[in-house]
Amino acid sequence: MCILEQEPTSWAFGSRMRVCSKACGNRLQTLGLLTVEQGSDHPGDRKTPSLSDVARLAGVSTATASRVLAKSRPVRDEARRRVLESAARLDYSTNLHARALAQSRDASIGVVVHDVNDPYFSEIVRGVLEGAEASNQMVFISNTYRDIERELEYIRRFRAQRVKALVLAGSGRLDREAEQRFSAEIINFERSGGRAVLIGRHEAAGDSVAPDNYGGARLVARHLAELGHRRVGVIAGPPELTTSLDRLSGFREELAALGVELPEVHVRGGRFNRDEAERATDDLHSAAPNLTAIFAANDVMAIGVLSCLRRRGVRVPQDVSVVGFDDIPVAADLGPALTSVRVPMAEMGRRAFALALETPAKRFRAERLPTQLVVRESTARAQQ
Amino acid sequence: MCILEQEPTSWAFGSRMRVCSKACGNRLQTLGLLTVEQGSDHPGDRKTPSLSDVARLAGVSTATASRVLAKSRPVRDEARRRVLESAARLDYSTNLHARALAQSRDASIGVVVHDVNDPYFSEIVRGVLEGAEASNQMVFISNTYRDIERELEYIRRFRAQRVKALVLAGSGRLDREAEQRFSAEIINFERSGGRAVLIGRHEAAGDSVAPDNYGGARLVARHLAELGHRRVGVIAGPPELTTSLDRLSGFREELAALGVELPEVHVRGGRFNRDEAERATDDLHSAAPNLTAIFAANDVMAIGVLSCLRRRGVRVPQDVSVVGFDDIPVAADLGPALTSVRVPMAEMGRRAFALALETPAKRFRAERLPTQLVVRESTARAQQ
DNA sequence: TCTAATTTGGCAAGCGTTTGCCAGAGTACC
DNA sequence: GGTACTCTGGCAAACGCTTGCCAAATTAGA
Repeated sequence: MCILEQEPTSWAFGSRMRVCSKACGNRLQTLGLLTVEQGSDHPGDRKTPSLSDVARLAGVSTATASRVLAKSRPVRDEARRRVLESAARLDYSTNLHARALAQSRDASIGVVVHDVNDPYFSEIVRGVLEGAEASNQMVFISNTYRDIERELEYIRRFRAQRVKALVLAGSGRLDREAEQRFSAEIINFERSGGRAVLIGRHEAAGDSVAPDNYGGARLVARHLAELGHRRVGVIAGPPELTTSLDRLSGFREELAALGVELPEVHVRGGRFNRDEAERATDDLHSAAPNLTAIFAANDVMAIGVLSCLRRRGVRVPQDVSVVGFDDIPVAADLGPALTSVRVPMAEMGRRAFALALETPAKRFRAERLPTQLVVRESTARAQQ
Repeated sequence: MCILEQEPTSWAFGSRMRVCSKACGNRLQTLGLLTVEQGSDHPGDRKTPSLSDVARLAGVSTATASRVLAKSRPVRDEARRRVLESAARLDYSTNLHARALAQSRDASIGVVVHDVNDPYFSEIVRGVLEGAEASNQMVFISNTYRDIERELEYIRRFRAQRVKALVLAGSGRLDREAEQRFSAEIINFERSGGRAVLIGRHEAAGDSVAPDNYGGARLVARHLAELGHRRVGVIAGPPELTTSLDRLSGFREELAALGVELPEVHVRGGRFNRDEAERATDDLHSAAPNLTAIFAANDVMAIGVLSCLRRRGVRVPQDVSVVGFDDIPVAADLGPALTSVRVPMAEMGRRAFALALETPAKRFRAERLPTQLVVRESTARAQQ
C-alpha cells in the first residue's frame, strides 16, 4: 500500500517521496493483494449477531442485555460487564430498525433542502449538522431540487421512517394549492409524532426560522440610492417563490420611498442559479444598457451577473454596481468582491435544529433572523 | 397569507405588489390564524394507522394488503382497488422500520463525506443523488469533518441501520493503523449484507472510484514548466491524506522530469480549507517572494492563495501564476478565473452509486477516472 | 364434465428490540 | 425477627410488516 513507514508530520518527506509515488502507480496490484487477503469475506457469510446472541453468551436475559446496551435502566456491575464484553466479542451492533419499531420512534432527524449544491443550503445543512453532532444525533439529508412533488414525497418518507424531527429548508410558494398540500403533509407528519421546523418559510403550518429578506432588500435599495444610482435593474428569483417576492418587494418599496423608480422592464426573473442569471442579465443589459446598478436576488445569481458583465466588457463597479444576497462564503473572493446581504445561514440551521428538539408550543413559533449589508468592491458611486 | 390571487407567471406584478408586501409585514398575525385553525392538531392525537387498519377497512388480510402496497405479488384488481382506497382514506404510510425489520434490509443508501460544505464533496453528493433519484431510492448523507473516529462511527451506524449500500467519499490516510481500522469496519459492514463503495481512496477494502490525482498534478507541472516557470511553490493538503500526497508527488516528479527543482521550503501544508491556505501562502510568500507560480492542492485552497496575493498586492497572473485542483463550479468565476484540473466529481458520485447497486465481484474493483487541465486566466508566461 | 395447473388470499411465524409487570433478593428500620 | 422498601433480572407481550406454506378458487386442457 502507498503508506509511509513513519507517520508524516511535516512536508519534509524528502527522498522518500519517490518510493511512495512509485507505490502509487502500483495500486491496482496492491489492491489485488488486498482482495486475496480478504476476498473470502466479501459475501455476508454468517448471520449478524442479535441481542439474544449477546445475552446468551453473557448468561443473562435479553432484557438485561437490552438495558445495558440502551442504558435504559441500571444493571449491576458484574452483569453489565459481561454483557459489554460479549457485545464487543461478537462485534454486535444494535438493529436500529428493531429498536425504532419497538419504541415506535426513530432517534434520527431528517433534513430536506432544495439543493445541497447551492451554498445557501449547504451552509444551512452545516448549521443543522453542528447541532446534531453536538448531541450525537444522526442526520439524513435529502434534496428536492425545488420540485414540490419531491418535497412532499420526502416528507412522507421521513414520516414513514418515524424520524424524531424534520427540518425543511427552502422558500415557500405563492401558489396557494401547493402551500396547502405542503402544510397538510407537515401536519400529517407532526400528527405521527415527529417535530417539524421550517427554514425560510413562515407561511406554512409549523415552527419556523427565516431571514429578514424584506428588510435586507431594503438595505440594498438604500445603499444604492445613497451611492446616487437612479437607473437600477433586478435579476429576480423564480416568481413562484415567496423568497423572491420578499426580496423584490423590499427592494422596490424602499426604492420608491427614496424616489427611485423601478420599471417592470428592469426586472428579469429566473431560477436561482448562475446560468439563468447570466442569460437574464444578457437580456436586461441589452434592453437597458444604461443601468448603473443591478441587484441580484441571491449571490449565486450575482455570480452569473458578474460573469455576463465581464463578458460584455462592462466594468464592475466603475460602469455598473452589483449587489447580491445571502453572502455565501465565496462572495468575498469573487472578482470583484461582492457586496451582499448577510443571511445567517448556518445560524438558521442551528436554530432550526434547536427548535426541533424543543417541545412544541400551542402556537407555531416564527423566528425571524436579522440580515445585514456587507459592502465590498462591487458597488461604487454612480457615474452620471 | 402572502399569496397572490392569481398564479404569477411573470414579473409584471404591478400594483398588486404593495398589497402583497403589506401582507408580508403581517405574517406573524397570519401565522396566528393558522395556529388557531389547526392548533388542536399539533399533538399526535390518534394513533397512526397500521397495515392491519388498512386491511380491516378493505376487508382483506394484512397479507393481501401488504402485497398490494409493497407490490410483492399480484393481487386481483378488485381487492387491490379496495386496499389502495383504504390506504388513501386513512392516509396510511408504511412503517419503514417494520418493513426493514421483516426483510432484514433497509432499502435506503448511505453516503459519508468529509464535508458537504466543500464544493468537491457537494458535487459528489449531487452525483450520487442523481443516481438515487433516477431509481427512487432514499439517500442519507453524513459529515465526518475528516475525523477518523466520526467516520468509523458513521459506518457502524449505517451498519446498524442495515442500509443496502454505503458510499464513502474522502481521501484515504497514510496512517496504516487508521486505514486498517477503516477497512475492518468496511468489511464488517459488507459482512452484514450491505455494499460499500469508496470514492477517492483505492487503498481500502472495497470497490472504489477515484480521480487520477497523480496524473492531474503532472499536467499542472508540465503546464507551468511550459510557461517558463522555474521557481514554483506548492500549497499542499494535509500531509496525512493520500490525496495530498498523490497530488504533490505527481507535481514534484513531473517537475523533476522537466528539470525544474522544487525545494522543500517551497512546499507548505495545511488543511483543505481557504483560511489555512491563505495563512500558508503568507508564510510561503514571505519566505520566497520571488516565486513565479503557486500550485494549490485544491481549488478551495487556491481561493485562499488568490486572496492572500491580492491582499499583498501581487498581481495574478502577471506576477505570479496560480493553479488549483478539482475545478469546482466557482473556479471560473473567481478573480481571476482559476486554471485548474478538472475532476469529474459528480460523475464519480454517479459511478459509485451504480457500482453500489451491482453485485460484488470476487475481487475489489477500482475505477480510476481521468483528470484534465483547464487553463483560464490565472496562469501566464513567467516574467523573468 | 372432470382433472390438472395456475392464481389468489389467508394463517401465522418470524424479524430484533423494548418495556410493563412481577418476583426474588437485599437493605433499612422497628 | 418481622415489615416495608429498594434493587435487579426475567418473562413475555408488544411494535408493524413480510413471506413461506397451504387451501380455496379460478382457469386451462382434454
